[in-house]
Amino acid sequence: MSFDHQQVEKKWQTYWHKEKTFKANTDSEKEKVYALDMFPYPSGAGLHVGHPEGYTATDIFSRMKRMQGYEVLHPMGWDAFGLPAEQYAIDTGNSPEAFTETNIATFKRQIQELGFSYDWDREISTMDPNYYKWTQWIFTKLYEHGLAYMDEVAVNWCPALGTVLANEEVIDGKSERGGHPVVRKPMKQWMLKITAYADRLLKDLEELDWPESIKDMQRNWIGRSEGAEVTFGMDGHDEEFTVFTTRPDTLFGATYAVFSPEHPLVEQITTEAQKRAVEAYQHEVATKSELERTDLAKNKTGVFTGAYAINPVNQQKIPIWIADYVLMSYGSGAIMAVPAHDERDYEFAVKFDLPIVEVVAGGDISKEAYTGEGEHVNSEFLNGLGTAEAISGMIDRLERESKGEKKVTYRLRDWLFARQRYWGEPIPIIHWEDGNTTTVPEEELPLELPEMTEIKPSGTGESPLANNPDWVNVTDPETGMKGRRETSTMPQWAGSCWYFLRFVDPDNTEQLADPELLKKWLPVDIYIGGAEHAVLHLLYARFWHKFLYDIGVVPTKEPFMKLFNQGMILGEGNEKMSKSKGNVVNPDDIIASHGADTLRLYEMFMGPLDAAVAWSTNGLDGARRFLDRVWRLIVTEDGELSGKITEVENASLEKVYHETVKKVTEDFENLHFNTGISQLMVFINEGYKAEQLPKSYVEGFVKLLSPVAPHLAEELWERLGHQGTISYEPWPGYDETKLVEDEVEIVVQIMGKVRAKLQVPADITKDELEKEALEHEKVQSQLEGKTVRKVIVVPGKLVNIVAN
RNA sequence: GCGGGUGUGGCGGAAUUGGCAGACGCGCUAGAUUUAGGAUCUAGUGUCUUCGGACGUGGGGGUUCAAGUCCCUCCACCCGCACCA
Repeated sequence: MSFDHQQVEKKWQTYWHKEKTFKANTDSEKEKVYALDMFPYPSGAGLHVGHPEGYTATDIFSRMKRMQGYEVLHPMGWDAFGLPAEQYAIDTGNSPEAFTETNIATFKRQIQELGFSYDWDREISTMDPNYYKWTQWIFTKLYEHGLAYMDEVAVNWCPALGTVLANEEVIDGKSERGGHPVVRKPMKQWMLKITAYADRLLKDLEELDWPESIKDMQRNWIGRSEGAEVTFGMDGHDEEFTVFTTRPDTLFGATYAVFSPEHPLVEQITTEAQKRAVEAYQHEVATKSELERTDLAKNKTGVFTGAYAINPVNQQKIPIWIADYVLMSYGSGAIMAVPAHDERDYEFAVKFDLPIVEVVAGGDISKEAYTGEGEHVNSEFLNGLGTAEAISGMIDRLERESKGEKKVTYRLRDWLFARQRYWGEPIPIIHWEDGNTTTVPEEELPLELPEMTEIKPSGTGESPLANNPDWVNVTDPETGMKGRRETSTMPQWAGSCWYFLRFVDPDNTEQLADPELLKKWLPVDIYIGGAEHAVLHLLYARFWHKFLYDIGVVPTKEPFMKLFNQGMILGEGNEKMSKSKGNVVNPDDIIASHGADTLRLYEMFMGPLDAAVAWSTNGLDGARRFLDRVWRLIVTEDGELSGKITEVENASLEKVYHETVKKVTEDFENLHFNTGISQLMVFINEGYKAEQLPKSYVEGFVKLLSPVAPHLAEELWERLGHQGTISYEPWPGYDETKLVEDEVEIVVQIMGKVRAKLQVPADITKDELEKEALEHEKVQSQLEGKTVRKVIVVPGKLVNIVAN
């Protein structure tokens, strides 16, 4: 009787579902483990073979932890709001909600068919009003604490589509749909002040067990840089402006200043003669897309404003230019240009024939900018100093004269939180006719998304919600004042910023989650998902979490203690899977042909979890072959237990069994599933060679296999004479003393090359070992005519003889 | 350009503190079994070889009794950021 995966998998999935085998017990006295997957966006395409990779990893971890006696929280939910559903609604006139519901049903069926041990009683969906009530609640708290504000910022505006687009909808400066041009347009938008948390987001990375590469990406994204703010006066104006510089020591070399074209002072200071040129340049820059702006990176452009700034340290008049290489969004939107010691300024100065003054010796400024360290020259009181002393010397001077101060700037910008979209959480804000803005009172939350028969862009740049007067217009019942609801909705990131908190207490109607329960389950012990979320999702979620920590809602500073990014599964030709290439593998097909256990095993065996590995049908067959081999070793053709299985203890498999328990336990703990599985294979290979199989080893093996191939393991466990599930059977232990053998093999090297091997007692002394090695026949013949200079003995491993 | 990473058989990949390179799987070869098999079991499988051995972890150099592992240098590929003052 062979392993019938269709029947066995169905049987145990039904059992788990009926028995609620994986329900997490909140009142448990056991130590907790919280194993979390990045929940999916339920797209219309259904599950991809990439999804089960990370899910299997956390599932193996969760199943092992249950057997090791932990209380495990392992939930799953849906990141349900998203652009494709809205686009679908616009195209077909159907409801995005119904569309998403259907997709969720498909995802859920597919995920359940893979046999993951989720506690389905905790399933959540970000589009459920009972869920987004709390997303909105968090927003109102952010607003109350001054962390949500409105500001005029540049957005991707597509005139042809009459709507604002998210960055991911803009490809090469054109709209993803239709290929229409997209321009940057200033619009009033909701922003979240993530920059207020920049320092903490940076600093607290230290204590996280995350891949160093991800931490680095976050560090770069936050982009902290230390320097100084310097105040410049202006010739003929009372106005002052500030610049940020990391090199205040080079202030004597500042020969001009550059404003961003969007800088608010530009209009005021531009002289009559330069006015037309400046306005033309500003217009040109405004209509450029991000892509065009970066495309022109090689060729600097700019225009002189006609105005002059006063260098605060030597009272020199320097011209003020505008150029798009200075960004309004970083620092103060204005720079002091030191062409001798900054590559960008150098390039600009050469192009526009501006003076270049050396203030740090060591380079050749007639050829290129010198950004290295060196002795200061042409810098009055800084002359002769090195870079570090000159920086602090200049800052001291500026601070004494109130012309500047030490300053830290971040690359991180505030988070553009509004989308002019229908399919998202409504931002719970009312704009009143008297100009006031209030949040929707907490007792009126959730502010539900109205059902709309037709979802189409408003044409004004507002979301489709602006087309719904019943929803948009409100009147204060007490004062009769009229108001208008905010029509923007939240970005998809919002719901995923805190979903892991809701899993802890998914049905709570009074609060986001019970603080006692949060205290029990937080932080997340292991969080696995794709590296594409390395920065945004993880940074946003950390930001919200820290805010919630500050207002006393959550008990931990950080949400995710350990993070791991699974790699990508590529097509057989080593290319990304895509519909157009026709190399997409559908998990449904694999489950039907090979079974869920095979898919799980194969995906874990392909290679290290974080590597990008190509799909291989042969490899998949191999995974199935291994499970068949396991089955046949234990179950006979007639469906009986193999006669090789004996109650009697037997020393022949003892060592390999204990090795297997040790290696599998350690490897699974460290997410090294490929090597753990290879050890399971080694055990089975030995099992085939053995004449007798002690039943206790077989049972231990089935337990070790069960996190990877749970259906097969449950079935074998039952056939071994047990009742109920294997899921909470104690994880096997191993005995270190069984791992050491009485005799060990020693390698004898001559000049580092292996010439002979010896079998010796494990407790042999160094001297004896050396003696035996030198007496060995092969060694003797090799040493003929040579003098032994030195013998290195590594007990238990090798002897190396140096001779010439 | 900056930051991070990777490079090992025909292929995916293993290799504590430097200590037998190539575990395990795929593929391939042979034998057994079978009416037959693209099934199963067993064995073999880095390259070259005069069968002694020699060579071999992207290239070159170094440290060491000993290097895939440490150091220097070069090359290739991947990921992220990209005028961040």
